[in-house]
Amino acid sequence: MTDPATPRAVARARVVAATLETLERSGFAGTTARAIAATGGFNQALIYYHFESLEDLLAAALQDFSERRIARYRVALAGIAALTPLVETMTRLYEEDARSGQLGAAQEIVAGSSSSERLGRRVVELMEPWFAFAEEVVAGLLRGTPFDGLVPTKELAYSFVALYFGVETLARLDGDRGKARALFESGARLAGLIDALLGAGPGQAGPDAATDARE
Amino acid sequence: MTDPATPRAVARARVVAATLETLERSGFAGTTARAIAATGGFNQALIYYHFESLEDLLAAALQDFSERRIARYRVALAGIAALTPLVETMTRLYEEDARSGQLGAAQEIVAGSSSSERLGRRVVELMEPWFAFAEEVVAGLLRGTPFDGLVPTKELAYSFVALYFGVETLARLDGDRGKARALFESGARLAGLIDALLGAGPGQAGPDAATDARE
Amino acid sequence: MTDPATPRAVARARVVAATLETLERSGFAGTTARAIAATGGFNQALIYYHFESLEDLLAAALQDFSERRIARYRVALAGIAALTPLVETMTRLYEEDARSGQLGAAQEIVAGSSSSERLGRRVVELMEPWFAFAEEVVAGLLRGTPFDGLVPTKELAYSFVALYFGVETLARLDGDRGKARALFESGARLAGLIDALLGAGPGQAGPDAATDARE
Amino acid sequence: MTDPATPRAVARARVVAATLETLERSGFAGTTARAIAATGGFNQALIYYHFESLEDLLAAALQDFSERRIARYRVALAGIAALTPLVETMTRLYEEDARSGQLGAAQEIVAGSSSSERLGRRVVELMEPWFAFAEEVVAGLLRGTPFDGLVPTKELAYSFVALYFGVETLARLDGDRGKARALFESGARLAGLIDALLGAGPGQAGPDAATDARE
DNA sequence: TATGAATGAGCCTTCATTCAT
DNA sequence: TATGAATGAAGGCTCATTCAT
Repeated sequence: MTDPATPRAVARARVVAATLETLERSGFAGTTARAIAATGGFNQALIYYHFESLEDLLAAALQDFSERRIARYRVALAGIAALTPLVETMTRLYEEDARSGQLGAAQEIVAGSSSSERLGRRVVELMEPWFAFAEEVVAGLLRGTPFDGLVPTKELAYSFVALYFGVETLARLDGDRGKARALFESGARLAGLIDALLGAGPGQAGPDAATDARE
Repeated sequence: MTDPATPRAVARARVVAATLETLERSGFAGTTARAIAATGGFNQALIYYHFESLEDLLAAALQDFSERRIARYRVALAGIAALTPLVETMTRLYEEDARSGQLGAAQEIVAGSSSSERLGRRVVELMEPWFAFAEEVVAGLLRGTPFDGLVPTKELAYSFVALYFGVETLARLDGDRGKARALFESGARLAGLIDALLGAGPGQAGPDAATDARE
Repeated sequence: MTDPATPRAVARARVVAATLETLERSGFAGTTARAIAATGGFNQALIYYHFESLEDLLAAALQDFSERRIARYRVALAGIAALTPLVETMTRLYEEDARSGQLGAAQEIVAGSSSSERLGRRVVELMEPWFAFAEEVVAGLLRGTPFDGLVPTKELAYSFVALYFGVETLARLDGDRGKARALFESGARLAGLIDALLGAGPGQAGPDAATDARE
Repeated sequence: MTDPATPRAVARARVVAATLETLERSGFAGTTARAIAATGGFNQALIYYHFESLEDLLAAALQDFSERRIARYRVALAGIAALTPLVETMTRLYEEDARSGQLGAAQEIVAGSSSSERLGRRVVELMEPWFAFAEEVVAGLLRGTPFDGLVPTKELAYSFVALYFGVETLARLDGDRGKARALFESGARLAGLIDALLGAGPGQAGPDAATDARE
């Protein structure tokens, strides 16, 4: 959020990147100061030059991921008004996240954060924006349909986030995204069905022309 | 699995129980040999007398939980043919699990299992029966409805398990089951709606007279 | 204080001995867990098996030294009623302490204890008995002399302890006990003078037949 | 020693002052490069710009204190020929030193100097002038009294320095100068007694009009 | 069946110090 | 003159595990 060009910010970013990579490769428990330093090719002590503690760094890494991705999600899903393009776009976003390995990293932090009360609280805070965002999306989708008012927006949003997290956890566990992908495909079919049922010509198919630069 | 009355089995069970309790209270990272021994009031070395390693014990604990609970779920959900009673019963089962703290323990193992490939694989195996069971339930529910064949049973089942896991993780994280409960309530309302839509008089309300003893 | 024959006590004593030796050889700052373990030929972790923390061990070591030596001092000085034998005996005791190196160890702990508030407080407590003992000795010496009541017992006792400590510190610093010994010799001369002045035939020369076993 | 007005000297002095302050506040072990820099509001690296090493800086700090104070002591005690005014003046000097916190700082260096042979040697050198000065004072006091020649000047001087150091250590340890002050008071009473005994009208009360600026 | 004692490996963190600017 | 960035070494402590009893 501060000027990302300052040498300090660059160095911090290097540490954060090494952290995310290590999380993805070695899991929460394997993300030790030594491991991060080895991944990033710098000295352990550098971590403590830029961050107060490992916990602090993990929180910063999650925040970094979260802010970057939520911005991307927001742009990609902007203006989508029907299920079909929503699922399509979500599929693409998921693939991006999965391939980059950073969703896995984030999942590890969330799953491991129960190891420390402080980190746990921080993670809860960092997930808040995702719930809010999911709620916006769900609300936008329901607006104008017969379901509006019938379906509990908040809970639906909560479910989607929980599901997204759960799916990623299971996918990482058996080291195979096949089931997750099958889920998205089924979602797409179901979306088609429902969109057809609603007779709703899908709102403009959604932009997403602008792909996020590097990453 | 072996005769549970043998002194050896009793002792093992004591260790497993201490493990689950420690997991719930202190999380995966806090479940060290020392901590388990302290919880159970026995010596650390006892763990290694009964189990090959900590990992082994954790797997055994998950298996213990899993077998006990899946049996209970199977009985409780037997013969349920409509959404409404299904959600009702699931709500009750979830409350049981949540209150006993053992769902939390199981969640910790699953979430933490990425720390070791071996444990991870074991956990994947132990989750298999849950996927299968969820599939049975979903299939039973769809049978005879217009959706039969339309809805992808396997993926739906997978989703439910993932969701269940995700919800528990988030609930543990912010130390509050409020949102999880709201979810079940919304589920109940939605179930009513769908059941009504299907004109299906709810299949027999489901038994569940036989409650499992203690726990 | 507990039965010193129990294996636990024996092991603890081994750690304490290694600590005193390390203190004497390497000073407070050099008395790290690793260094103690190296001195004693055991594993670092053993320290933490027997003591809560390094600080704890240091306090225990000082206590060990203190209790042992104060008992010895008490026996050796019992019944001494004149300055000359007092100084003589103190000279012998000092030599014992100095040669064993344990006075140096104790001095290091006291001098270093300001590094931690907790340890500092503990050290203050452990020095209390020495002040009390010194007071007894001084009071015993003054009893019946014209100085009784004139000389402030407490302050004199405090001075002697402070002086003893100060002398040891300086002696260790320049790695030479010459000046300390000269001091004791001068003290002996002075004592002779004063005893003569007081016309007091020296109280029985003081026992000290009973030497404490090993050490 | 060099012209104290040169910018370089000013900067050095700043570092030295921060060091003394840190020593007093945080003790020897707490006087790290980081801590000194924080106290002084400058960068850690600055220390190494002005001094070869931390040890060097500590030695310089002790030397700074020592030179400043010994000059002050010399002036204040000049011409004092009786015990009473000596003790009075010493009391005042002690209070100055204690209040400024710098005696505490010096004590910390001396006590901690055993951590390094090099520093230890340097400290021994820096204490030499104090022994010499104490000897002068003692000699001056004995001159012309019946004790002259009887009392071992050197050892008495050594004792006083050791006592001064020991008292300060103990005072810092229990965070209370009460006992130290009581000691000075008792010293004053004793001095009165002895001076009376010697029938010596106290040599001119001693000057000490010129107080050293702030400090 | 169970335990007290012990250990090798590793963790997080801090320290004194350097170096390019 | 001064500093921000970085590092090798080391420190206290904990962990999973073993072994003799």
